Formats: sequence, structure tokens, C-alpha cells
Amino acid sequence: MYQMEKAPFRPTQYAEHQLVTAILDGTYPPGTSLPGERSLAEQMNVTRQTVRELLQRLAGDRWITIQHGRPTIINDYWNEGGLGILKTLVNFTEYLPPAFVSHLLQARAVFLPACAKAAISNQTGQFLDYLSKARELDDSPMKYAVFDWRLQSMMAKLSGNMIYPLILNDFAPVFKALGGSYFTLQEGRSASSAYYTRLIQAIQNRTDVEGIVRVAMAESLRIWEQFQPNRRTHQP
Amino acid sequence: MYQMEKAPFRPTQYAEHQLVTAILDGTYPPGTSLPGERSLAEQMNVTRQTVRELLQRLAGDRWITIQHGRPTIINDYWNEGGLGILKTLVNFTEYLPPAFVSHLLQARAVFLPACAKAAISNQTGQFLDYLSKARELDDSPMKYAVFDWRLQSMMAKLSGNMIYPLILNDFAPVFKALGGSYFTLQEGRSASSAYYTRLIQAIQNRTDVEGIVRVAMAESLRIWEQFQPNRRTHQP
DNA sequence: CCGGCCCAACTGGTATGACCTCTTACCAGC
DNA sequence: GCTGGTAAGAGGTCATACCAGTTGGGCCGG
Repeated sequence: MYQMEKAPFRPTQYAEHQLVTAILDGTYPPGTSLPGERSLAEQMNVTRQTVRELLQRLAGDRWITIQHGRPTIINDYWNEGGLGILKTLVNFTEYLPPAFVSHLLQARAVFLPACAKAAISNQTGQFLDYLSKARELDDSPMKYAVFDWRLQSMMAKLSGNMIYPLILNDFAPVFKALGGSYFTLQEGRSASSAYYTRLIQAIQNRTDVEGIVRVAMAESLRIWEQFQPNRRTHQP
Repeated sequence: MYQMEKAPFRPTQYAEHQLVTAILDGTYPPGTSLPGERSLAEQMNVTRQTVRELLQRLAGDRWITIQHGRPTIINDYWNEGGLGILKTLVNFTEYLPPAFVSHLLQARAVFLPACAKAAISNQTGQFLDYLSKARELDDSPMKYAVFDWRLQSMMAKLSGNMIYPLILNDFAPVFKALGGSYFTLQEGRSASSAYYTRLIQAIQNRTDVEGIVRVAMAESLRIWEQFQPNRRTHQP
């Protein structure tokens, strides 16, 4: 029972874990006000300074709203928060809605094809160079995850639209936690492998790159859902 | 030189403005390390605590990378940052690339149609109710900006995909600063007005809502660029 | 009795100054 | 030459006091 599974947990991490948990499990419901900083500090056995640094971070992602003189308010993060909440939420998977990952994959399926179209039409060479290394991929989940992530990053960065990389970077924490899982599936790896091949051909033949990516994204979504039993993703 | 044009500027805001400016103007180039917290505090005439809270916020959006024991590093925010940097950047328009807004509008044009499709197929009634109020819009830029923003928010929220609202919320700071400008244009208002009408019809007739939105987004992009002379948005 | 001013008691914001912990690099010793 | 210890410097935490908005209730004058 000792040792749990967690290391010494520095005060900051401990406080963050505790506070975020309290928000997620309804101890501090959205719309209500948080106890004062001094009070919080005492409860968590940390200093007010530590609490404040934590609150500032949370406020940055709009988990909470801080105003001088007034009590700090807990926000309805799903409605008022930004993508920044993902990096925190990824550590609290038990509080994530079942369809969460599917939604993320759907969102990706919407904008990555657009990235790809713009990016590949400009930087054909770089993509062929990179994709040529897909053959050397041994059947390791980790390798696939890294390779796939970099391909996405390239598409976003080379698209010429400076907004896409930002979005993808916010997705990163989830994908990083996800990739290792998805590419454990044989289906995932073989689907991606085929996708890379099709992509190379499409690029060389100057045919519909956007469509290839779109289909691949849809397929990865399907594969993911197929291996996530009791999960529903979109309403009929 | 004293006083500038700003109000009292509390220490936090002053420090943030100063530090972010220093990052944006190249005083602290990406990849290099920031002076120590104690040093920074002294330079800016604020406490180390204040500096730390600032740094924590910036680190949350990945402007910088903080690690215990090592110097704090300035990141290449355009490549490593998330959408959260927008809320800060919007206060430093003079450092924004010319095509910035166009890119944002392009990104919106990619994913808002998808939102609309999903949202409207589910919540037809709510949209018709809301859109019916479009007639009452007097020709005020402000009114248009608010109305338009709420429509987008509805689409994102009612899409059923919990990721879309998050993205839109990150866009919010920019759109909020932008809307008042865009809807000052007569073209902007009349284009949106026509768009709302088309949208109503499309919803009632169960025809291609997604296409309507897509076209409208493309049009708003065109209008924006048309009134932004010396600006180039996409490479040939 | 009623309205307005003012102060007290919240809340968050800032300031000091000391100490803990991690990282790194240099140097002594095997 | 490699190893291990150690000091310096960076961030992390603590403790305490005081500054600054916000709010509500009580006092005072009308």
C-alpha cells in the first residue's frame, strides 16, 4: 500500500492534482466560487504563493476566472475553455467523456486534409523524402507513433498557414498518450502503412492528395472506435 | 517619454507587457535562455513572486520552457506554441505577421462548415429561432459582431463534438478584436445578412447547409483581404 | 423612514527574505 | 583517466506582512 504508484509528488503537482480533481469530480462545480487562496493553501498544506502560481496557470486555460477583489470562479471548461485544457485533462482520463478521443479524431479529419493539400502542393520534395523512410519502419508501435506524428506536424507546418501548427500542438498531449495505444493494434499499423504508400503515389501522380488523407483519417477513426467497445461517438 | 499612453499598469501587466515585448522583438530570441528569475525581477522592478506567476502563465502556453535547476528557455512559439498564444498576441498586433488574420479565417473556413452540418442537422429548431432574429439587426457593426459570434458559437457547441467549442474559444480573443473592424465595412454586414437568409432557407429546405457556410466563410475571407491592401495571404 | 456616505471585512495582488532542491561543472582523489 | 564529491546557480517552496479592489452593512443626515 505504501509507495502507491506515484513518486514524491512535489507540492505543485500535488496541489494541481488535488485541485483539478476537485473541479472535475464536482467538488467545486462550474459557476460556483473557489475558497479563498489562503484557505486553499491551508487545505492543501502548501503556501499561498504555490497556490497562486497554480491558479494562474489554470486561469490561463480558463479553468477559472480570477478577478481582483472578488472570489475566484470555476468556469464551465467544456464551454468556456480553450484547447489548452487538453494538456491537463490527458492526465485525468477517468473523467473524460467516452467519445472524447473520437471527437478529437473527427476534428483532425476535418482540418488535416486541408493542411495536406496546401503543404504538399508546395513542398513535394520534402514529403517524398520523409515518406520514403516509411519502408524502413519495423513493426514497432512506438516507431509508427513517432513517424505518424511527425508526418502530421510536417503537414501542419508546411501548409503555410500558421494556425494549423498551433492547433496540432494543442492536440499533441493527447496524441502522444494515444499513439502508443493505437499503434499497438495491428490494424492501425497496416492501415497507416497502406496510407503512406497511397500518399506517395498520389504525390508523384499529382492526384487527389486531400482525398487520400481524408479517407485515411476516417479509417483511423473507424479503427479506433472498433476497438473501443462500449463507446458511442455520434448521435443518429 | 514618461507615462506613455497607458493607465497605471499594475506590476503584473507591466511585467507581462515588457517580457512579451522582449520576446517578440528578439531581445530574447527563441532557443536562448532567459535571465534568472531574480535578475528579471530586479530589471522589471517587481518581485520574484510576480515574475514567477508571469512565467508560469507563459509556460502554460509554451512561450517558454521551465525546468527545475536549468535556465528557462524561450521557445519558438509559432512552432511549439498552442492556440493559447493568440490571447496574448492579440495585444501585440504590431508584431503579427500580415497574413495572420487571413490564416485564421482560412482555418475557420475549414472547420466551421463541418460544425454547421453536424449542429444544424440535430438542432434545426434552435437555429431557426436564433436566425429569425437576424431581421431585427439594425445596421450596427457592434450588433453584427455579437450576432455573428454567437451564431458561430452555437454551431460549435451544438455540433456535438466537444473539441470545436474549444478551438473557437481560442479564436475568440482575435475575433472579438476583429469583429468590430470587419463589420464596420458595409460589405461585411450585407454579406453576412445575405448569408443568414440563405442559411435559413437551406435549413428549411433541408438542402446543403455545409456548402452555404463554406461559401460564406470564403466570402468573408475575400472581403477581409480586399480591404487589407498591402497584405498577401497565400502562396501561388 | 429613506437615501447616501463611509468604513470594515472579505477577496486577490505585491513585497521581503530565507531556505530547499535540482542541475551542472569543476576539481580532488583513487 | 575515470570517479565521486562539492559548490554555484537555477528554479521551487515557505513564511509573513502589507497593498488594493469589492462588497455589504451600519451610521448619519435629510
